[in-house]
Amino acid sequence: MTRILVVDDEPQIVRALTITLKARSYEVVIAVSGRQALAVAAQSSPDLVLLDLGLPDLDGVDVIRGLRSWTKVPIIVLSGRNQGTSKVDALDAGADDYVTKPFNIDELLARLRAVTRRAPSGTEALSVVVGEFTIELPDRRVTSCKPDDEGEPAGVRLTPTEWQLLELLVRQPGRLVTQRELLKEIGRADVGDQSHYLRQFMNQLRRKLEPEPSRPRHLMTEPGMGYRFQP
Amino acid sequence: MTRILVVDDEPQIVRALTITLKARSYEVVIAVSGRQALAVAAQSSPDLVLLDLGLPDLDGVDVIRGLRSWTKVPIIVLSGRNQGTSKVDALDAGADDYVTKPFNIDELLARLRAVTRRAPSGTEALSVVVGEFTIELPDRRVTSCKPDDEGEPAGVRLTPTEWQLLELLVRQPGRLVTQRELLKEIGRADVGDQSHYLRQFMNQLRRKLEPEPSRPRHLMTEPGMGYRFQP
DNA sequence: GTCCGGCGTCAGGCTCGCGTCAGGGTCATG
DNA sequence: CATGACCCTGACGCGAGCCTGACGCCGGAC
Repeated sequence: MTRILVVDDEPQIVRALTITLKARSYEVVIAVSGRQALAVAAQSSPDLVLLDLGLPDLDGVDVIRGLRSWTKVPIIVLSGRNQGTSKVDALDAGADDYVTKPFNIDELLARLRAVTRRAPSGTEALSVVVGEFTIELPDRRVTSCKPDDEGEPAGVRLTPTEWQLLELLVRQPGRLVTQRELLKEIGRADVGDQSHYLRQFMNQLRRKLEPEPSRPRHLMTEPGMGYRFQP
Repeated sequence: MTRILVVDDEPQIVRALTITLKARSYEVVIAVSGRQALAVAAQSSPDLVLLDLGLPDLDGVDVIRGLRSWTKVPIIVLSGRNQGTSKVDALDAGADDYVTKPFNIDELLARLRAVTRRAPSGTEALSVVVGEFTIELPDRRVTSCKPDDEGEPAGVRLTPTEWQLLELLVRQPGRLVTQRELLKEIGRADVGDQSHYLRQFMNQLRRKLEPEPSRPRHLMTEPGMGYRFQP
C-alpha cells in the first residue's frame, strides 16, 4: 500500500486530504510543521510527500532541500501562493509537481498517480559520505573508499540494529535525535532507562565508521539528550 | 544535449517555444500533428515531449497512448482546455505533467527540468556474469562458460522458485533485498516467519552457482535482514 | 575536595538466526 | 502404477549478534 506523508498546518485541509486519500486506500501519515515533516519522513519512509508551502517554522523550499539531501521520494507541492518565483524555486529545489490551491481533487489524485507511476521502486535514496566511507541508503550497505590489504574494495558489515540506528540518524543530518526516538526505532522505548543499550551500539558504530572512535567527528553525542549525525 | 519534441499546430506557439528552448541550449524537433508526432518521436528519440492537446488529426490522449506503447519518454501536456476531465485523462494515459495555457514560460522551463531530472535514461543490463556462469535474464537461462565432460556447453537447470529469487536479486546488483521482499516474490509473505524457507532455496542456488557454496562470493547473506547479489 | 550522574569501554552469557541434512508430500509424466 | 522433480517442513549444530553487568572517566553541584 502506498504511504503518503501529508504536510500542512491547516487542520481542515489535512482532514479533507486524509479522508480522500484513505478512501482511495492510501496510507496517510501527517506532519503539521517543517521540522516534523523531516522527522516523520525519516521514520516512516513515505512513498510520496504532499507538501504545503505555507508552514509556520521552515520555508517550504528548505523542507524540500532537507528531504532531497537523502531521499528521492516524489514531492508534490500544494500552495496558495501562485505568484512570484515560488513555483520555479520549489521545482528547482527538487519538487516533482506543483499544484495551486484551490485544486481539483481529481486532478490532484491524477498527478499523484503520475508521479508515483514513474517511481515504482518505492523510496529511492541517495548516499552519504562519512569520512572514508560511503553510506548507500538504497543498497543498505557501507563501502570504504580505500581497498583493504588484499586489494578488494571491502565494505563494512553492519548488524540490523546498528543499521537501524545509523539510518535514522543519517536521514536527519544535523538534527538532534533523542534517545527516546532512537530506542523507539529499535523497539525498546517501553521500559525504564535503556540508555546503556544505546551507548553500546553507538560505540560499535563509531568503531566501525569513525577514524578515531574515541573522538567522533560524525556521530556526535549530546549529553542528556541524544545523538546527532554531523555530515 | 537534451532533445525536445515540440508538438503543436499553431505556428506562433511553435516558433515562440523553439526560440525560448534553443536559447536555453536545448535541441528542438517539431511536429504539427499527432501522426507526425508519433513518426518523429520514433526516428529522433527525443528526451522529452511537449505535447499540445488540440491537434487537428488525433486526440491528444491517443497520441500519449501511442507514445507510451513503446517509450517512457517524459511527456508534458500543454492545453488551452482546462475544463472537464482532460487533465485526468491525459495524466492517467501516461503524461507526466499538464500545463494550462497561457503559461508562464519560467514555470514551464522549471517543470521541464523537474521531469527530465527524474528521467531514468539508464539501460538495464540483460546478462550478468557470476563466477563461471552467465545469467541471461531475457532468456531465463544460466549457461556455463566451460563445456562439460561431453563437450557440450551445458547450462544450469533452475527450478521456477529458484529463478524467481535469483532474478529479483540479480536485477538489483549490490542492493540488499529484504527477506520480506524475497518472500513476497514467491508468494509467502503472508504468515509468520518463513525465513527457513528462504534459506532452503538460497542454499540450493549457492550449490548450483557458487564455486564454494559454503563460502559464497556472490549470493551474500546479511544476517537478520536479507540477501544481496554481489557482481 | 567530595559526591554524583552520564558517558565510554570491556567482558561474558545466552538467545536467535543461519546453514545443512534428511524426509515426506504433491503433481506431472512416462 | 511407478518415477522422478520440485516444494515444504523438521531437526540439529554452531557462530554471530543481542543484552547485561561492571568499571573508569569526566564535568558539574555543593
